[in-house]
Amino acid sequence: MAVTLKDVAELAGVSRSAVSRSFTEGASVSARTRAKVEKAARELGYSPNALASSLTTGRTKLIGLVSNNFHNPIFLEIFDLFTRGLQERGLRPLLVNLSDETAPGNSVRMLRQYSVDGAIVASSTLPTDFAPAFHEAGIPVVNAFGRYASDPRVHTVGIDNIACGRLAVKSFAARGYRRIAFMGGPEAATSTQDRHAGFMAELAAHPGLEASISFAGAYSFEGGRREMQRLLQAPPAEAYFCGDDVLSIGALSALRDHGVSVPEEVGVLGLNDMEMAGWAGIDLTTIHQPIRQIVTSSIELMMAMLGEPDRYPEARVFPCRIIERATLRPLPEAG
Amino acid sequence: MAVTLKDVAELAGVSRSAVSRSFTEGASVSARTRAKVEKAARELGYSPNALASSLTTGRTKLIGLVSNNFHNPIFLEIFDLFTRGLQERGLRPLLVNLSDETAPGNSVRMLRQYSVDGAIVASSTLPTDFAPAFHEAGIPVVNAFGRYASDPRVHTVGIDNIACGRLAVKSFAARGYRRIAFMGGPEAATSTQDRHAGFMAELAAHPGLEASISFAGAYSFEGGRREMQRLLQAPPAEAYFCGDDVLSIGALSALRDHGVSVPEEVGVLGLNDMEMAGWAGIDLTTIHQPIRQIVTSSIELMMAMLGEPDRYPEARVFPCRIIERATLRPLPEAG
DNA sequence: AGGATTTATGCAACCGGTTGCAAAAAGCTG
DNA sequence: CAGCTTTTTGCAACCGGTTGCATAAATCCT
Repeated sequence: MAVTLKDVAELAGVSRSAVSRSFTEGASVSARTRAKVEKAARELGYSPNALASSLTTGRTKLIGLVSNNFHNPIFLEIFDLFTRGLQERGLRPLLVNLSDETAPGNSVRMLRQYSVDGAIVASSTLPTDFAPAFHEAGIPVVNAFGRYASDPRVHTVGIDNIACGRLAVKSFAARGYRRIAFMGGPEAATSTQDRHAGFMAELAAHPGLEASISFAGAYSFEGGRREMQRLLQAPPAEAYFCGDDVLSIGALSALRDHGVSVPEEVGVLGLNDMEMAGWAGIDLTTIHQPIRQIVTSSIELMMAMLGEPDRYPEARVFPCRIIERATLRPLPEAG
Repeated sequence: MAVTLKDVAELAGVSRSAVSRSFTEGASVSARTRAKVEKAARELGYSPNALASSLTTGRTKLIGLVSNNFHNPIFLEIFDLFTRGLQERGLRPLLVNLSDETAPGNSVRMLRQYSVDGAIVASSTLPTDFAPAFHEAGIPVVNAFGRYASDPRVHTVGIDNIACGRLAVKSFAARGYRRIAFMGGPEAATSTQDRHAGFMAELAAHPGLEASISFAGAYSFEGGRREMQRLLQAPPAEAYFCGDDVLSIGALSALRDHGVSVPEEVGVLGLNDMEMAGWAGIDLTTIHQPIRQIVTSSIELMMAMLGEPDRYPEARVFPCRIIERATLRPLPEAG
């Protein structure tokens, strides 16, 4: 059925090696034979089998793209950026959904069986057995959107969640909020833990502030809404730093239902700056996570590791800034 | 670096064939040798190279998952379902982002080079050269969320967009709306064309109705919002059937800004029933597209084609129903 | 126990490519 | 044109598996 190297070689009247060489960049072939080969290949509609060649070259150009986050719309933007970025560089994303995988080890085994050149794990928390398993298999890993120094064996690209927590407190203070609150995602998420830690650390530097802490059950609209509804049974804080934009949007919905005016009575600060945060009617003030840069950097890092597998692990962390919109009081005029 | 069949064979003291057979279901191996092999494999941490075996078996278990829709959040739900469904059946999704691919033919060539067993194109419109290219390459294709009979060579699983157009008109009529409107997505999208056709066809059966037609620039929040803003420069219709939920949400946002009450003054009907449509504060009345069933069915169809490549093409179409929420007047009480 | 059958095993060829090596062809120099 | 260097080319082995076939071992039967 499929047309192979041999067919092309026969039609072109050359050896199989000649055909192979005609298709490899920088190989030693005369212009004449290459022309003959190309003509024959075109006639037969030949294109080389990447898998077969991977057998000898040891490169598949397959990259495992692993994630457990198929519910937060920002991940669609992330997948978009990843797939395009990888494609542009001639790499192919093999998508792995970790959501309900009982043992993450299975995913690693699968990626090994398919001889991926590397794996990008797009998740704030790296499953515990990943790092050793990939390391043992000799597969380079980049943990995109991961936690700095979560494991000394993996490269990490992401934001500084601790700094984000601090930034939230600073912004609240600068805008004159006194009774502030942290409303995290699930307590088990390391991103939430770090933001919490940063929040508390900065709080210590602002004696005038008073803070309360809570955690939503999930990084989701419903999670944020429920949690805020619960909080509204008592007098609420003046400003909430929510774990994530969708969480914030859920919280906003509960506030509106409750007749609380935003940002006059209660302020809300999100994190991510997903597309939806900027929609008219939502206008969420939020901490921008530079996903485009994180993705690009993750891919570049992966490319570097392909050339240099034993590269010393590094963490790349990107600063975040606040995007001013309508859910936080404006800063008082300077001067 | 990697441990191979040969290493296991040597350690177990058997031939390479024996090892290979131990790893293939239903092959002829004695319990004793299999035990020896398994022990050796475990000791060495061996797992067979799927790519090498594909060379002889002709099966890679790789499925191209092709889409150009990385902006509509419903596609994240769709990718979630696809990746899980494929994984459960031992298939691996090779993700292809068609968004900015200049020539879709490149994607086909790439999928051929990686010897995918099949391709699932998740898109309402199948790029024109896909069908012939895949067909020539002998790669089975399922066009999920596609148009019925778009090409006699490909299998299609989706909804009946014409019926959806009709359903919209019927619902409007039943709720007593008279001046109704169709607000499609981009005019080039076949899904929009079909819904439009259905809308017009049903309209003919309701002489009392008056309709206006327009098209948004994109299937997006901004697209819907802009288009509705434009429409609001003149007195609007009483009810709009929007091409899609995000479009509807954009339209709703424009209506609210304009002080128009929904559903009292103007009704809005979406299509898809994405998760967000049910969020408190949005409560979009919409036509539910059974994405779970479409995905499952697409995968089942793909599995069937893997066993029977020359299977006669079929189209599977799923009925849609309206999900009653808060953006359309309720139905008048029956009798 | 001996022969007929069934089951297990290894050999060797093959899947579709790549690549080191040696021989052949081409290019250069004087 | 001989002699030397450089470029092309084909052979054959290899990548990591699978599989048809022939033989060896085990099992069955009377």
